[in-house]
Amino acid sequence: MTASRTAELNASKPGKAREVVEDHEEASQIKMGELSELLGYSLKRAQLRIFDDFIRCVASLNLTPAQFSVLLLIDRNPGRNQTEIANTLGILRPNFVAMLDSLESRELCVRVRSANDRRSHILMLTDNGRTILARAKKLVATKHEARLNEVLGPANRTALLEMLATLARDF
Amino acid sequence: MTASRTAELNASKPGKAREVVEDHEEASQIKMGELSELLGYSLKRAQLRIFDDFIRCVASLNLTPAQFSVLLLIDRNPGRNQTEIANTLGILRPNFVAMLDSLESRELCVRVRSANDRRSHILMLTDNGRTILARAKKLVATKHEARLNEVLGPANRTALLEMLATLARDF
DNA sequence: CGATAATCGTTATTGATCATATCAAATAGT
DNA sequence: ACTATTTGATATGATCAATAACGATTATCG
Repeated sequence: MTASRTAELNASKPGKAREVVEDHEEASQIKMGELSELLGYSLKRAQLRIFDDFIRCVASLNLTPAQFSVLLLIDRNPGRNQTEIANTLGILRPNFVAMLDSLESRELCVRVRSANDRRSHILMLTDNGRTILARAKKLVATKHEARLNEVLGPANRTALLEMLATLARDF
Repeated sequence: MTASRTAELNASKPGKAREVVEDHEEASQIKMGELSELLGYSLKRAQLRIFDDFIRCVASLNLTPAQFSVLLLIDRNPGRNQTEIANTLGILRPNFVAMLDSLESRELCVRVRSANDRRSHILMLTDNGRTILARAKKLVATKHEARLNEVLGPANRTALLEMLATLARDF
């Protein structure tokens, strides 16, 4: 972005154009070598971009991807407790506590002591939580995933999803 | 894994089988809902798996994916300084310092004051660094990427790489 | 039954990763 | 010469991930 902003400034000085060596990628012309072939590298870079875009798309609701996934899972699985939700998301129980504290303080969900097992906390969305989740889903669908379909095309997006699922399953 | 161990134990009690509801995934039969359709979610899960496998494959050399990519880039781009290498990897300069300290203390690379610009440090691999990098590349190729070809198939692996590059580029 | 083990949510703590502000030294721009 | 900027570095904070341990509760089983 520093590069593109510099380019704009130079473009506004018609006097001596092209003295800046066709800029674009500034520090680059650095060879990536076999890094371009490393799947893990591309995977991480892509993931960071996607997450950034996700956050941008639901910025008005102040939801991180992790928070969104928690709300989704609670909504789809009423009656589950903390460990069950945390486990299926790969979140460790200790780290899940602060996360729920945050969501609960925003009145998006509540912990209810189970009658069967008074150790566990049943999780459920509040009305407000359901509203926010619905809005988030809409934003994700119309902005985030729509953008993905633009860039990849629907067929590729599906194929990509399938391959990633394969990786997460068979690895 | 807790689930499968439990299953074995139950199988060894022929008396009253099937009282444990066909176990398998214990906490599960939890519905993922539209989470399975969220590209970012699958992307992150896959990335974590791939990184774990990478670390496992080069465990004998004690190299993280990030360290490997740094060594690769230094090797492929002799004469570059810290900011140049850090920038192309998306690493912030302050965070790159400790990383290089570590690699330098292991005698894998060296910082050399540039003659042209005495502010900057030219980075280069040591002989030892080149040896380790060569070994790492071999391990990655024969173990890590080979495994990927097994799971995905060569065609899919290439297609996946291309899509990820597209995402990182056009997003 | 009662003793022991296991589970649930929680706290505390540590390490790794990531980001920002700031600095001295060196260089560039004017 | 005077000011900007750049480079590597330090300090610091935020976020995330991982482990150990605890009180309360429930399960196991002798």
